[in-house]
Amino acid sequence: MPEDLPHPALADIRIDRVLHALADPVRLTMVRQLATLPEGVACGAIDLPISKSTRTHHLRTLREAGVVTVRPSGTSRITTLRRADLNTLYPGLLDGILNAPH
Amino acid sequence: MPEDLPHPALADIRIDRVLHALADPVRLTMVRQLATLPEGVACGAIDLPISKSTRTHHLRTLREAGVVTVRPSGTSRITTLRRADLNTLYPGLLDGILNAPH
DNA sequence: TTCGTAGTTCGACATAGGTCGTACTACGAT
DNA sequence: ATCGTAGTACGACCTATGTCGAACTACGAA
Repeated sequence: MPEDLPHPALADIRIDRVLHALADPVRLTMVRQLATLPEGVACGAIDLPISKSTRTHHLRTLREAGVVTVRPSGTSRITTLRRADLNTLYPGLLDGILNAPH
Repeated sequence: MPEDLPHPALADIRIDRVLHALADPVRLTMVRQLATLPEGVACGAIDLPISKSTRTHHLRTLREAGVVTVRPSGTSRITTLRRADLNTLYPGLLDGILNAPH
């Protein structure tokens, strides 16, 4: 869609925010799905029983925390996990979470 | 103090709860301090500008999530990080958080 | 250009939860 | 037995935030 949305730079990512972003069950589910889709997905393609506006809300939280990247693509926005960045900042954290029993 | 407080068993610890417990700045600070004190500390000895009842509240949240153990000792209660348990369930997670810049 | 689709934004609502003070309980020391 | 200390329990308060629907915007297709 229109302009690119703001993302925090690596150095501006704060653990408080990341943990807060991951602490919500809906967002955690989103992150798990994203982890299986290295190419990213459109918001609407994420499988969750929530409204469009709630999706936007959660994706914004993830993006502003530095957990995901969102890039425009046609009429969609493709969301991707910032795997490499998170692994750089907090080695072990992401895998620790993704490997957790759910 | 009186009876032992309830702690979740290893198998009952849920990542949702753990992340939620760690997502609060006050609790994250507590956890960081606990990480430097393998023998544990009394609640009151934790260095934070919050009231007694707020301490109790946060320690309860951490305990119920499975992040810490609380055991009576005289008139105090000694709180300890459940390092081993967390490392077993979510290898890498705790270290990823503790090593994060703060 | 007209329409449909994908997402965002806004405002409203409800609930969760962080904070505190006060009252209470349990234990140890005197 | 009495007192002080450590911590819990309760209730009140207030903010944060998850949720939605409706209106709006941007892009592509026909």
